Amino acid sequence: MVKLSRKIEYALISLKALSQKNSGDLTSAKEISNVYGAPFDVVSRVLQTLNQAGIVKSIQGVQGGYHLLKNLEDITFHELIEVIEGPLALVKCIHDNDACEMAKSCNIISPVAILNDKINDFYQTIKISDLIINPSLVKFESKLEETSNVEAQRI
Amino acid sequence: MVKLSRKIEYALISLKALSQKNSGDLTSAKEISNVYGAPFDVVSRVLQTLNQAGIVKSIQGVQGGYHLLKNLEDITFHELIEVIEGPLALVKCIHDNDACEMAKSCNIISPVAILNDKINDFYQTIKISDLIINPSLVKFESKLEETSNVEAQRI
DNA sequence: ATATATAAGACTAAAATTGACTTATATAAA
DNA sequence: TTTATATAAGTCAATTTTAGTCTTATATAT
Repeated sequence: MVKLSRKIEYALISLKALSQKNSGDLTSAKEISNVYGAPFDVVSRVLQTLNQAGIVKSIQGVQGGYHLLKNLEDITFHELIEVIEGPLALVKCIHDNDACEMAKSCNIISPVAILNDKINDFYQTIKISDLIINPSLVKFESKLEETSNVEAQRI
Repeated sequence: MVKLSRKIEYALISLKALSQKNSGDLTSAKEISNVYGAPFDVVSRVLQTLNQAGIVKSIQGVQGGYHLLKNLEDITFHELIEVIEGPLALVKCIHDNDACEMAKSCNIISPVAILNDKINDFYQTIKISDLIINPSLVKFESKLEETSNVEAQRI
């Protein structure tokens, strides 16, 4: 139901690694692969995707590598998910009406579509810096208190 | 990253179907399977799971079937997910430290664990009645406005 | 008795994810 | 200008997860 894919994990790990370098310094896919024990090809591909999305910048050739282009505070978790995995879809029929044979008898499409939107909204409130930079954990905690416990308190 | 499994879909469809019956009436797995074009075995298994969890009650034998035991307002989306799929785990290492070889070099465990908790909280604010009963869609919309748009408004 | 229903285990098929292999291109440095 | 090292990207294979099927057992109204 909700599980980080390896790609998202590697993206978070990579972004954190880049964020810990001095500005101007480059980090290669190989370095990340070695330090964190993650498969080179997959890390490399994720970084390429982040480059295409303008989140990091790649420098080719010897001594090349990647550096951050965007501020981690300005990237939402929602944006990262969409960049890596495409539009969030709780059920296939959200972006492709023909994707489900049950469509014409389905009794739950519209509430599920609304839930889909709201999960998107929720993920837009989470910044990558919340997921990566330890000193802001307290801030992250308290922000989420505000946003998600309205009903939970009744239980 | 976020996708309803077929089991969750069939659970929602079944719960909605049960909720539309007069109280006292039973609905068989076969009926749900036929009406919604869902595979009998899978629907049947999901209903068995819901029975074990005390969400529905099964009556065996000829003329048997299922009826709701709990009020849909009293079941959270979080509870349904846990009943059908077990504890929500963004990453395997949340419930099993040995599940990941990268664990000792991982630089993102603790923020991801916090996010995991907060997604749980968020899903606890969603009631199954929100996902099933159409007349309350408006209420569902406005409730979620309160809970998830605090940051989104800035964007 | 019999037909119809749930209960549950074991197995197979399909789909999605993950990772490996390969080739091409860019570029700093010897 | 050659070489080593880096990104870029396509294809394929292995693995894991999900979904669905088959089979047998048990309960019960008629």
